[in-house]
Amino acid sequence: MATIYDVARLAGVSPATVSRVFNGTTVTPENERVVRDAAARLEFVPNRTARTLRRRNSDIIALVIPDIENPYFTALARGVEDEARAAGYSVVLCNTDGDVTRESDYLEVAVSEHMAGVIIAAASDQSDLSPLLSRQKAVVAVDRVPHGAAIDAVTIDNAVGAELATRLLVERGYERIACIAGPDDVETSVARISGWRDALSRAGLRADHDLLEHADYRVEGGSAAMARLLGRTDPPDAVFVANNLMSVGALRVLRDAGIHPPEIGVASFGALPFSTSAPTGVSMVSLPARELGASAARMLLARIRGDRQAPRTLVLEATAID
Amino acid sequence: MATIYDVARLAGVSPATVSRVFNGTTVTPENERVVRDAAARLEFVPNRTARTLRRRNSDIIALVIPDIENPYFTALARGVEDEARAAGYSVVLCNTDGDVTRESDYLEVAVSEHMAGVIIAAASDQSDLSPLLSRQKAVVAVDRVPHGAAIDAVTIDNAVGAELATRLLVERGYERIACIAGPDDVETSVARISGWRDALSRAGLRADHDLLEHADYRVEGGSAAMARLLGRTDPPDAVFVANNLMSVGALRVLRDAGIHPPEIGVASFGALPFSTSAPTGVSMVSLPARELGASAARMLLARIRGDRQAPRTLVLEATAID
DNA sequence: AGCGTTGCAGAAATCGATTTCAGACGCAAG
DNA sequence: CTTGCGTCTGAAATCGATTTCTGCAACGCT
Repeated sequence: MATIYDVARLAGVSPATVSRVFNGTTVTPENERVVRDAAARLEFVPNRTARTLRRRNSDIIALVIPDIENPYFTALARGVEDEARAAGYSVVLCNTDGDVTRESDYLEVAVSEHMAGVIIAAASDQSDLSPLLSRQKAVVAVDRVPHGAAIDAVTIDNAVGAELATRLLVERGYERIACIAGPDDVETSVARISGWRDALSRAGLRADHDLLEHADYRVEGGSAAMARLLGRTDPPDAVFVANNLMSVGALRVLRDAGIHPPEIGVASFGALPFSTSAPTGVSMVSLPARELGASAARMLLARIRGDRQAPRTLVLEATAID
Repeated sequence: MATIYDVARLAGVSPATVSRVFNGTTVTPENERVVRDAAARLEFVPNRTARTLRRRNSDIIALVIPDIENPYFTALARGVEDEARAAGYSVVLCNTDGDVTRESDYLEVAVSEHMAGVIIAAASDQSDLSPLLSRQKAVVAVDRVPHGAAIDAVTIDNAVGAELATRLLVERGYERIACIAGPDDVETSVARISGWRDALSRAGLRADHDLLEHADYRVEGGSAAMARLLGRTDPPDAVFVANNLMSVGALRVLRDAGIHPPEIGVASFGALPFSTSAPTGVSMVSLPARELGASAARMLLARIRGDRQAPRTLVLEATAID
């Protein structure tokens, strides 16, 4: 692999001049030509490792997400990518699988590779961002903000969205509306539960203790929770499911049990991914995943460019799909 | 950020000794203790950039895929991750969006960051892997092999899988079986078309010219192609759709047209993602995406460890789902 | 006692770029 | 003709780790 020294020798100039050519500093047109010719002839590609070591920062942004198989996060990733690439940064995705250990491994990589910044959808409330913060790395939390972290964030109004979804069920006349929620150590899950509670109490309905099921934001978790609800002596007549994948699981269980949607009410927080058959009777609130990613990327880029404002939080709204 | 020199000074040893402690070379127990104490007190994290520069390789593997929103690729990514992480490597995902320019940007990053290796599902047949090959970087192609590349590969037997899927339709008695294929500059697409042709000719059926539609392996492409087929004066009575996302699109168009599956035969190459309602009459062949990724990772790891065999290709089979 | 191992530690070179600093040169003004 | 300023260049220091090479000390063996 050709280095800047090889190019310099072939071009008959010093390595400094070669560096300057590739960094836009002033160089004689003649020298510029000679250097570019030499570089082309040697198929020279600058060594980013050396550059990063010297400059103490790279032009790579890490996007850390908890579940790469969730279309919500992949849509979010597209949003991040579009903005970041337009600004000349490369984005690499790191999948933590909801595991705090994996997550901190990736954060350490981001720090020790001197990446330009990190956008993170935290694995849990307990996620520890201190390795980033103590080194003043640019960070933006997206979708979820770890407990007590004073950083830029872009989130969804979970309580309002959940209330909206639940209200859709109320309006259709359902009265015993259950909730399949996420893990209880995840901030978003707590907010969605309270949205569900609010909708019920405003409608004068009871949020019975046994109407709440916790699961893991995954398909299988949704299935299991739905099965438990159906197994109750007094099953619900409708269910608010707090994320898209669990809705898929719940609907599968209902299908297998021969119960089809208008018969039981189903509302999903987040649109069903890749749905092909009209899920009649399934209400949905749709989340601006891509916009979430794009906004986060814009905030991060501002920080990278030196923005020193106090941390801001941007809250986007979920919207009902009819 | 503390460096090895800071640690050395605090511990009263030379930087070389500190380095040795973190690299398992022999050091006095006493020195080891002193160094670890100092490192802990300073929250020392080794600078990977410097290490990579010196060692000329890192322990990061790049996985380059064309469409992060396709569940097939995300499942594949999980397979790669599981194997790679077990071997102590970190995996970063790069999404090319099927764009050869983006792809080569990412390949250049992989090279100039001295990553340990690259697993790539090429954006097209024309993808140029020479930046990797000319620098002897470990590479494994997965799902698709760019034209003429003599490298390790893990693929699916596309022709056999397509034939299998089409045969499922033949067995159900359909006779005018159309094909919604992928882009014609993608190797996998060509093979799937020929599988479709084979199945038809073995069944004594005609593969009429106007039964073949090309699309882009995306949901919208599938919709458009299905719409075109329905618009024909002599529409097909069944359709073989050459990838999962296009199947979703095709099924949506059918649903909107009020035509439900057993009425028209539908076979999908690749299981429908997140399907919730029994797609009655939809035949599917399922692809071992995760296994594909895992195998690719194993081959790559072998190369990274110095395996010098001639390039091998591993072909996995698609299986019918009933 | 003398000699060859062996084990460990430190000095210094190295990886490949960027950047500071100082010098060379050209040109205009005095 | 000299001074002064601005532009461009190259030498050398630098980023932070790894690794080679050398030296020293301890130990075993004949």
